[in-house]
Amino acid sequence: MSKRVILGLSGGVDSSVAAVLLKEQGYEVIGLFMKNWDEADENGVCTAEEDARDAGRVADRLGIPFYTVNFEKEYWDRVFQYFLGEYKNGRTPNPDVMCNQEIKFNAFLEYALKLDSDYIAMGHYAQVEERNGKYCLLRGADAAKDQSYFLSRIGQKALSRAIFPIGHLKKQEVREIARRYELETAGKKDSTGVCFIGERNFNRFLDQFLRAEPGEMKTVEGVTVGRHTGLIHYTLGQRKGIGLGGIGNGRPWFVAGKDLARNVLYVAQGEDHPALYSKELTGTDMVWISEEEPELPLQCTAKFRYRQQDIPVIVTKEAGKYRISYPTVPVRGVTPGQAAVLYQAEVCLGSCLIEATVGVDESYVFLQGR
RNA sequence: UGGGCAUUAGCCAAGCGGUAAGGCACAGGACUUUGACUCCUGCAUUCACUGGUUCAAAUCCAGUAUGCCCAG
Repeated sequence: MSKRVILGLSGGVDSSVAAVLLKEQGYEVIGLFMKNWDEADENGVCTAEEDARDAGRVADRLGIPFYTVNFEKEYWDRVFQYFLGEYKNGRTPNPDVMCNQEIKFNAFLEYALKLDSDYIAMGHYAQVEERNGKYCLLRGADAAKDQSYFLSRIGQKALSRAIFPIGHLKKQEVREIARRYELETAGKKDSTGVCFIGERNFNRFLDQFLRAEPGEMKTVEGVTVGRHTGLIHYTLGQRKGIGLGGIGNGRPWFVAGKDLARNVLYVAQGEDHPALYSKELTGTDMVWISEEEPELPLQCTAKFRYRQQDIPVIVTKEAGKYRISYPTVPVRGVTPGQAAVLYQAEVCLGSCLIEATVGVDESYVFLQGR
């Protein structure tokens, strides 16, 4: 009796090829399309419908059963509310990290288990490996597409059931397989934007849910240089949308901080401005994928944003809060709300959520008054 | 109402008689399952205005307008 796998079929190439590979490996594969957001984009296009159709076609071609499941309520309650709450607090959340933690590797997993599934599978570029009785999450083999960052907050229960069929492949190889099997998704462009919500004009999207309060824009030196359209529209390290040109030394401006209480946006000029760099951060809500805290202090590497290059860090813990320091490699634009994901070589150890940072130049501490 | 200086794209700015640098901003695209960053491309048939000199003017001359400075 072959093992049953419920695969998240999104209608993209990656999960399509995952289906192919699972079948080749002899699993009983069931395709499940998740519908978690019910709304057309600003052009009136509902990408979800098209994706569902593509997913269904792939399932047909491969001769696997195909169903749709609706997690709109779960997504709204557990991901979207968090997402809005973070913005309200002046932070920049990462909804897709939460989506994996709460939906794909929780709600979806529970659903699959109820259907007597042995495993769940996803088309992520990441790998699972059992080592000494623990399930480890490894980076995807294609460094350019590695998605372990987004999976850094799932635990042993989910990992013990998870299969990432394409995790050992390069994107190019995935596309080749899709072409060989003549899947309609073979040439489909990679999807971007918030998972399930899609590509949007971000500020307009946020404005539908949150009130943007315009206010003063000041340099970190304290000079008022303009107005901002609402603190929720900016993230630390951001360059586009500040609108300052021709003043100062002529170099570009970047968002350096937010003062929520005074509704002030702080900006700094020049990509090397010290106010933009931090050397340490504190984090909360740590999730260790092994579900066992390693011995601290821990030397490892970390990413503070998706696709950021790994940097060497030291992790310590004081009074329940984690401190991640990187004195040798100052990082620009480390932003509260984002996940600080820890790695030891290819193994993803887990992540915490960035709470605050310590700047390279301590005289800019006021930037923490967000 | 004497003198001096300035006026180049949204902003800053090069140019000093040979047919409009550059930067910032902005727009579009690439990259990207957050949001950024980054990268690529585009962006003054025209130099405050009107005349004149010249084969040729943003560049020289005259006048006008506006702004700044020094004297009154």
